[in-house]
Amino acid sequence: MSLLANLNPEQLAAVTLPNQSALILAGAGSGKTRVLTTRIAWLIQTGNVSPAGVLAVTFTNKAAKEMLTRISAMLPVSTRGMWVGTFHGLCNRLLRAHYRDAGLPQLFQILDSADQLSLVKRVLKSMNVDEDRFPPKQVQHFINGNKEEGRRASKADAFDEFGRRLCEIYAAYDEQCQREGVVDFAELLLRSFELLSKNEILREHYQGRFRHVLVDEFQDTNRLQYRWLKLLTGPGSVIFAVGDDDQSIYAFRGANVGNMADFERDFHVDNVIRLEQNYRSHGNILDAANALISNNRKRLGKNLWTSEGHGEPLRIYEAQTDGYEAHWLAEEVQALNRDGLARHEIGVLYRSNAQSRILEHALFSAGIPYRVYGGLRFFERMEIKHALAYLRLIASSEDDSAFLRVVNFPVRGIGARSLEALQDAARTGGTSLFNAVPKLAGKAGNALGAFAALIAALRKETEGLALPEIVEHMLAKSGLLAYFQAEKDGADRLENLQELVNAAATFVQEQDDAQDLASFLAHAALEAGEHQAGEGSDALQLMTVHSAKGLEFQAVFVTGLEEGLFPHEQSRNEDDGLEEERRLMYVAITRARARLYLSFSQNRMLHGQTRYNVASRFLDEIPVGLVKWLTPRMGSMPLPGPVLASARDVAKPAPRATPAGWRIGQNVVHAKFGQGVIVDAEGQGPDARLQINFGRQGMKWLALEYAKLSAA
DNA sequence: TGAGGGATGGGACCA
DNA sequence: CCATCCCTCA
Repeated sequence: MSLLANLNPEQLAAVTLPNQSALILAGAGSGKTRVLTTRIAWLIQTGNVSPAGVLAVTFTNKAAKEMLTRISAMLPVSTRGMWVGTFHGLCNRLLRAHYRDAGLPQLFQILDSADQLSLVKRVLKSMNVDEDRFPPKQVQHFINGNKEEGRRASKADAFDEFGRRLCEIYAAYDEQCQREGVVDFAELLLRSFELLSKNEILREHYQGRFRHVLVDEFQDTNRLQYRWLKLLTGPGSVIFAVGDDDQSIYAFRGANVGNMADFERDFHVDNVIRLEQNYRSHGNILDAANALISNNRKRLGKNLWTSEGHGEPLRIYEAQTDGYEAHWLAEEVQALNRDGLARHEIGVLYRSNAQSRILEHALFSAGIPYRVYGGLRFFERMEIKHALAYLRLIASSEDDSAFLRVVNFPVRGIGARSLEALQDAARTGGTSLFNAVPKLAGKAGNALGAFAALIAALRKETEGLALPEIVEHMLAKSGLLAYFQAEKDGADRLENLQELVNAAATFVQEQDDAQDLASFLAHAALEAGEHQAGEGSDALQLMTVHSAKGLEFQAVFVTGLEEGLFPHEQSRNEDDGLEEERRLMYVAITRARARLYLSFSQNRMLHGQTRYNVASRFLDEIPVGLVKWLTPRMGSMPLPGPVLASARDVAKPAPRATPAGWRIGQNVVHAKFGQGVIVDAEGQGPDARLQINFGRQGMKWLALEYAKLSAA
């Protein structure tokens, strides 16, 4: 059968597994997506299951889309009826179909995290809560954290006064959501979980329907998602979970690797299949990754290998400053280009977004086109958010969030006082802001009345229009277009608004069922769109290690490999923080096909001051036989020659008085703490003390008189 | 209401 | 250093 051609024995075993729940430990580059999609195609082709009996769930829209594309390429039958999507997308589908049973209005709106935060702020204000004691971000985190553990406000932990207050806020927030008919991301999950657990008929219906549940990136699931999956899987159904515990890098957002072990137990998985043959990277790169990750204690265990050759050694570069590092990188990229490697085949990775600035500076100076991942996505842009708010108001009068966003944008002379009066009226009347407008009289009432009339007119005028026309009409009548036309730098925003009309047109074309406004709004919330246009151009790819997960490049630069940066400073205080950082490094290394550069810098400008760092421990964890130093090994750099143009690089950190024989930035060795860098100094003579960054041992103040220090 | 000053804080991500 | 927020003042 052609479907199974060219699968290796483990892949074949996974794809053709008999009807039983299974855990597939799929290493980086081991053909995970291929196994997942071929499994589905095989099940259908062999008559094991009909398309309607398949539920496949991923975390990102990109992954879901890719799965669908691959499946349809393999199968002649239509993929309609198959449920393939993200957790949130599928929950949305479930809740739209059973909105009444779920206790939601038919046209419920979805809040993204920015919407959610502003709703939290509004609730805090209405409860007269001190925002210094209860920072909105923290409250939001509390609410989401509890929802992801399946806990409602009445069940959330409240050990003290503070916790009880948080629970009250949580409860008030949920009430307000219910009043407005809005649902946040965590709520999508929790609400559909509750729907299925309370409603036996529905549960049994879906359990009977989905015979095969397949999960991608299983190591990233949180507790609630795991329980959701269990709930959907009936006695006659099985779960095919694919994941890699070594690539679990999202504990900070609630991912629970422990789900893999729980899954083995709960579903009586007796044969874990390991996909360890790697089709991406050269041997040296895999050996480095294997050696690094073997330093983690909590692992299910796995070793990547390739049938291809060792390839080149990994290249390590030590720079004096972040500026030199960036400059070296730019030159190296140009050299690779000259050797025929396209820019989009090169990935530049860093631990935190702040690092991109200096890299961009150097690339810009060198005239190298680049593309930075991350940042604002299409549906998150201010002008788009405003446009969507108008659409939301057209769809629903209950949506206070949308109301507040645009009631005075473009400005209509509706200030804080009028809104306060309106909010009072709404509260006493138990209605939404929009519906409270008629209760207000006087000057404020007039301005607000005009706004309400505008919305009412928009509703009437757009009735029966096609989606793109609704959007177009709203843009013109709301005053948004005029506003940005008058704006000096409004050209980009106007372009985006036009793009919104196109997005609506595309949406209508792609959907074969729901084409109404509500489903378009749900689409906008669930799929925020691309970060940046310019897909086609040949540009260097800059991104954080996190966003590089799942991607691969011919050549990869991992930059800023310094203690305190990667591994990150904060990871020391976290449970298992260091192991997660190491997995992150593992992800970074395994992105490279042929060439891998690892670079670090002795000095780095961070938060406005120069920091002196030692090389990341992760460099030590890579066997020396696999690497080649492009600079003299560790710390013995000659003083900088005439190198770089950037003013920031030329400016040396302010010299500080140091005890004779020592200087800031000097590498030293201590008998107990090992290698370190002098960061600061105080006192002279017998009182002299030095502050030294010993990397993994931490930052220490040592009295020169007692400490046994020697120059490195 | 919006421009501009001053304080503040700063990890990573997707839906 | 730089972005963001909040507050003040014209």
